[in-house]
Amino acid sequence: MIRIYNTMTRTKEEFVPLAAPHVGMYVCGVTVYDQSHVGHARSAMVFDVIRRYLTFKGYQVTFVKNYTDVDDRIIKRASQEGVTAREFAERFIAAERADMASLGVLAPDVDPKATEHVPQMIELISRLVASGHAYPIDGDVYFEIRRFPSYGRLSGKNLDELLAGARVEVDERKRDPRDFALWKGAKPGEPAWDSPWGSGRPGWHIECSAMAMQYLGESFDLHGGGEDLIFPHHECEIAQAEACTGRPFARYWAHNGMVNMGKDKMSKSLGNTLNIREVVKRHDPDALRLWVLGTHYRNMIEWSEERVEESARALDRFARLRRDATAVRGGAAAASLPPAFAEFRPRFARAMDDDFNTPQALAALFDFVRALAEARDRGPAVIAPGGGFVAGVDELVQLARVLGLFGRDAAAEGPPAEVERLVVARGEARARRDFKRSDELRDEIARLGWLVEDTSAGPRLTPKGS
RNA sequence: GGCGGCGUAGCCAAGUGGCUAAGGCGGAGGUCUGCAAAACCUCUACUCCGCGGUUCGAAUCCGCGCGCCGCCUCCA
Repeated sequence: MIRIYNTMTRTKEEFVPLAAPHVGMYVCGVTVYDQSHVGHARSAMVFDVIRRYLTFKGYQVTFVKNYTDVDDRIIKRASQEGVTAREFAERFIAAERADMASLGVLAPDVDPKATEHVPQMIELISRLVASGHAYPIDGDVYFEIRRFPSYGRLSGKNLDELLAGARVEVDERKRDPRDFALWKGAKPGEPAWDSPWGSGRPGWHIECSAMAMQYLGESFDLHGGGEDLIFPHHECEIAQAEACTGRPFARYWAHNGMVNMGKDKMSKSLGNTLNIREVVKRHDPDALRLWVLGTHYRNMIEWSEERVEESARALDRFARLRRDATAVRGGAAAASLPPAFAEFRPRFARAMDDDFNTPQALAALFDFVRALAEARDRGPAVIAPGGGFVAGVDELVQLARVLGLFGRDAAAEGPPAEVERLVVARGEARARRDFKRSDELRDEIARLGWLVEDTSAGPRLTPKGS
């Protein structure tokens, strides 16, 4: 049984899908007007892991993550560059896809764009106007929050306090300052679509209600996003959708914590972002992922180059095991998992079942690593092809993959012939105890990117940086 | 001002009423090695921001205080 912390109720609840084994999952993607940063990376990895774990548990997950590709900033920046909003947005959609792939984040089943769902949004808005939840003024359409009594429930806000929030510019035409735009009348030169209220474009929140319902139905299981989206974005999504259908929208709401730069949240508006593209140049994506998963997804995490490097070191212990397993794998039929290694899968699952407690799941994996290394050092019987060691490593890797680790196949390609030649030469030097020559050769091999280590079974070659 | 969250070893971070307070990184010692590297073994919080309280029993619940963060505006 999986328990998920539901932002709506502020408690951990048993996860019961509407129509098991199917699970409909929607996560708010990015507004594509800039490069994706580490904060986006965290959110993406967190929900990637949730999706993978649900799949691991046997659910058939339909995972939808949108692109919001029409928005004030997109329009503004596109016009500054003299390109169309569409061209501008497409560029960053492509960049985002590349970033996600580089992080080992699985592609969504559907990744709809707002601009391709305007008719659905217009349909929604029309129904809201018809039912009296929304009202048009001068080509704009606003949602009237007083007509939706539970507005504020998700974010725990009460409407009176919201009114005091004078940081919002008051638009005199609105019936209530807290009402939000569903549709914005077109200004000259802006992308626009025809609608019953004249030419215009959708407001910020409506696209997610429309696309979620389009692909997952009026009610679906899990809705995710960064905790900074709880208000107003998700609050508004709920209002629009539920006012329209009269049915509950998402059943569970999951929100990831922010990434901070020093004490401040990393955000585009503060200008303290670190782009994924930059980070991936310096760090192994798996190290980044291990760093992210080392903290529970709902807690804040502070960016730290050093901590990512630490994660990379921890990863070496997995990598060594995998290479050792590859080395002894042989053609023998895989042995079944020895009882000594059987405890880790249940431990892993127990941790993940409890609101996706990845730090605890990782602790189980590291204990597994220790148990495997110990067995390996204990002797040939375990390591022999068909012995339990290989089966254990396979099990470990399987579990790690549920966290999205080791997605790339690291079945190391052999070293180049030149390196092989040097290793042989070094072995000869060592045999005649010419250690000076031997060390020179090791340095030479290192310059070619390989690490030689002497073991009882002979020299072991490892590509550097893997 | 309102709402929400956090404060656990040198650093990071689980645990949220009761066996010896996970795990990672770092550090110390040991085994192995020509030297290394890697790996393995042992050790590294009598204590969980402070002060009160509830309880047979609290890091875990309650109150107050201190420090920090997020949301209330675009934001993952």
